[in-house]
Amino acid sequence: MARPLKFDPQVALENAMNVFWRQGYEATSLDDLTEAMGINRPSLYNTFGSKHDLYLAALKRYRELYSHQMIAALEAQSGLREALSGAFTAIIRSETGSGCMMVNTITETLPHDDSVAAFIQAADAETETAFAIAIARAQDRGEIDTDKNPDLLARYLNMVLQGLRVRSKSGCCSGELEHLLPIILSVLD
Amino acid sequence: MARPLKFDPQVALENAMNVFWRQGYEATSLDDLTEAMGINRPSLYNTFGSKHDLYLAALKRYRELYSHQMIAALEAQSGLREALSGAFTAIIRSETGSGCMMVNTITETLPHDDSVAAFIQAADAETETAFAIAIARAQDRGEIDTDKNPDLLARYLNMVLQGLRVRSKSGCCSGELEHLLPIILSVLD
DNA sequence: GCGTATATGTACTGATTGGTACAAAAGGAG
DNA sequence: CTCCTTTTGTACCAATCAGTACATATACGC
Repeated sequence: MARPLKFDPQVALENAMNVFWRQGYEATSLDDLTEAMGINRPSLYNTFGSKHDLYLAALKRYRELYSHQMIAALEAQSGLREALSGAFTAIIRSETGSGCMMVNTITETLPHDDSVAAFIQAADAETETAFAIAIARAQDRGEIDTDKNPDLLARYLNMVLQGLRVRSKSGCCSGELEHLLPIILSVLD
Repeated sequence: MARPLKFDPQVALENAMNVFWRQGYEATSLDDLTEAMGINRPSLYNTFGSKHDLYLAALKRYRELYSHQMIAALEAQSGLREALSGAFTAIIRSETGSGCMMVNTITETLPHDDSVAAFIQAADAETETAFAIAIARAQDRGEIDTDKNPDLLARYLNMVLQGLRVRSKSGCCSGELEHLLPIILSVLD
């Protein structure tokens, strides 16, 4: 019963996500959002609640679309080094110029927004756990020395990932960053 | 001739810097700035030009105060590993919670502000050159294998530094990051 | 002490911000 | 066809934004 939505909320959300990704939270106005989403203001508030709620939803969608790709890549049954090298290369190439929305959020919004901070920290923990599990399994397969601490290496890889993301936004061309991969991964030897 | 300034521009600039550092560019209003600087609006515009000019000046002051510390630490005549370890530890501890203003700027302002982008890229190049020189000298002293490429290692260290800065803002306590230093620096072996 | 050049304080500008009231439109259920 | 629920479009709200006009206060050169 009642009138149905004229637009696809998923599509609208992803359009909003792209604007937030490019411009950040504060620099994005409701006019920017409604124009990109192709809907008007009351529809936005009806479906998404508020600018803040919409941002949080966009951030979650971003993680679904992009971060989970890398976690999936880590679940390959062999060749951790190759999996890491491939996943990192993909991230470097895809984020050159635009950067990473999660990193943008950490610097802009996390310090004064508890719900955003909680989401980011949960996501970081999830990524780090995925790294640690992949490393432990690589140790079982004999790819990596068993005297290395998987949790510590996982924290290292996650930190490096953030560093690559920042550098990919601040001018380093993707080739320059890809040349770093052998050095980055040499800590696994 | 004429009436002198009632305030110290250097002090006022550093107060503005701290607000921008904490809140970012867009989230900082002129009321925030004038209150923190202890001056009123026309004085701000008289001395600093505009909000944008003030931000750029604050960013340059930030680099003078903080980034140059690390470059100076690299000029020690011996013990590159110790110098790096000390400098990285100091950065981790001092930035836990607040983060790094340069990294904040990269994610928020750099993509749509040419003057900011130019400054950041020049600063990054300067830092990387300082790393490369320090590494080359350590090679001369026999501390590091001469078959390693100083420019590549310098780029790696700069990237790691950005990663540490992001992680220090997104929840990792300083102890957890300090434990990464042996791994990070093992690429020099 | 007087004139002059600059800084300060108050009070304002038009534009834009996030958010909403209200009436018209739309479509499914009976 | 009619009712009823929900969406849509327009037009608005108070609050805040960056920036400034103008009159007053202040100190130096003479």
